[in-house]
Amino acid sequence: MASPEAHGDFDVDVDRDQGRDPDNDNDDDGFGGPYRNFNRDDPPNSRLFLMVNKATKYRQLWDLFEQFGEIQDIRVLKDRDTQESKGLAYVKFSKASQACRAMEELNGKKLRDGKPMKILIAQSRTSHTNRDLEDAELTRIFVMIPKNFTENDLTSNFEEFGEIEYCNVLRDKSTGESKGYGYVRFMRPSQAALAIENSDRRFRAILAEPKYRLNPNPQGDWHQPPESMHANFGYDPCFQGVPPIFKNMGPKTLPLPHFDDFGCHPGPPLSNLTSDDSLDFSRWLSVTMDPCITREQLTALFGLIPGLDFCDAQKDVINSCRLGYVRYNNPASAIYAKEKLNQFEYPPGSPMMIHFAKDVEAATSGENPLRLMALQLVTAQVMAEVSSHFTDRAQPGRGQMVQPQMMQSTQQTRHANGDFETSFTTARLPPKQPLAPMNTPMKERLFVVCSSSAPPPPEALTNAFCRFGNLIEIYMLPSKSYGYAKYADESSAKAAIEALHGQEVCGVRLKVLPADPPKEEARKRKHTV
DNA sequence: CGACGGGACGC
DNA sequence: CGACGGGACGC
Repeated sequence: MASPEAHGDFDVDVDRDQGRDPDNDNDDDGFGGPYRNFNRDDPPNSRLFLMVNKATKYRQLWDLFEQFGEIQDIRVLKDRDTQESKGLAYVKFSKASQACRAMEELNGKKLRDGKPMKILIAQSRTSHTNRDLEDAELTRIFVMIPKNFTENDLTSNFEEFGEIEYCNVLRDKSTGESKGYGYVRFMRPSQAALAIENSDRRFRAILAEPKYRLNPNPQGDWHQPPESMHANFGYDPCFQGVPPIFKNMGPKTLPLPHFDDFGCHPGPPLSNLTSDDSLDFSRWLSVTMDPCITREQLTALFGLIPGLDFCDAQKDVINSCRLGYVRYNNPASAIYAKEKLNQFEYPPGSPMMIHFAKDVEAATSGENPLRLMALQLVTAQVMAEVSSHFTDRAQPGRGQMVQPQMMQSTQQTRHANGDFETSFTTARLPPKQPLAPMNTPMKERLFVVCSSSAPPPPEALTNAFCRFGNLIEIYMLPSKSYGYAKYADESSAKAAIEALHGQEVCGVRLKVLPADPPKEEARKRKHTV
């Protein structure tokens, strides 16, 4: 954006209006003229306030601060009449983590031979307070978490952003049940900022307000969030080690043989099927699946079928999916696993694709005797166990759980060759595309209405709406049958309407229309002071 | 040590 | 028909 050159030889009081064509307002701040000030601290805490010596020049600050990130603006304040520097400056970064790190590294450092400079997070114009932020207010984040998340889960999810001082899970005092919230205290503000910027967006990480500033609501009680808020975590397979659906299913861990170990793993011999060494390779399956599925989950799932003796999951960097390898101690179990679990949607909308590791599918399909033996061998009781895990959970207190929909909602089409193709939607969709970063400016918003009052699971909606690119977010309003999809690109949004309007996702018919402008924002802008 | 030209919707 | 999301800590 800005650069030292853009401001020529100015080394003082930089005004971005200078030299601008007033008819060509290409500012991306969405505010014209005097309203620009309100965007100065976006994102929050991305602007520094400096006390420097009066000799410090614009260019000097630029050269010093640019190593910490993308500088958007630097202003050195000067006396209106005398044009003398006031020894005060603002440095605006594009990210709070950059500003914080610059502050951490440079606060107290001397410029040339002058006094040490003092660096603070700039107070935003709209903050209505003149108090400076302390580090304690910049190092603790508040996050939403699944109900069964522990402090250790918090640690393992947030330690990548920096050194953690402690983690807290809020629990009910009498029952000990998690409230679905947690705190993470980092050692440094930049680490908390990195967590807010880069952690899984389902954590909804924000800076925690200091405890002493929190106020009770008018009833004098602490505000409790509605239960529906946790719905996403109930569904969410990507979130942690073992989601509810996989709990208590199959073995949790398996020995990891060497990768070149293609020999038989010693397992319980299957009496009525003698392993044929020439068919040994048919014990191996490859699984292409959603990257959120872990080895542990894959093990639990494929462990439902007896004879699992190897399971691993690796990142497929090229296709940005996850590749699983599964081996059974007999070909029958492998065939059965493929038969029963292929196209299983986990998360909903992401069918896993199972293939034999070698190209032997032709040999094991159709009336192949081995296949028939396998189907007899693996009993109906095992199958009943599989399906019970997918239907049991529809009941108490967890009525929103996804399993029943997952099994019923898929559309099956039989191809000429006899294969089934399973899809969670009637729409014809291009391949999955990555979501746009959360802070991407929204260009188009869609209004999404569901035919039934129970909308499809969020993963399925995201899966469908992401395929046109530039999807920022899609959400349904709690206990409503409508929601909004935000796109960072108009043509992506247009393509989503074309492909998805009138189609079904998980058995729910959708209307997809351009959304009216948000009512609240219009009001806000009107009354902004 | 120390805070950002001033201004502020529009029926 | 179907219009605008959710957040807090016993001291």
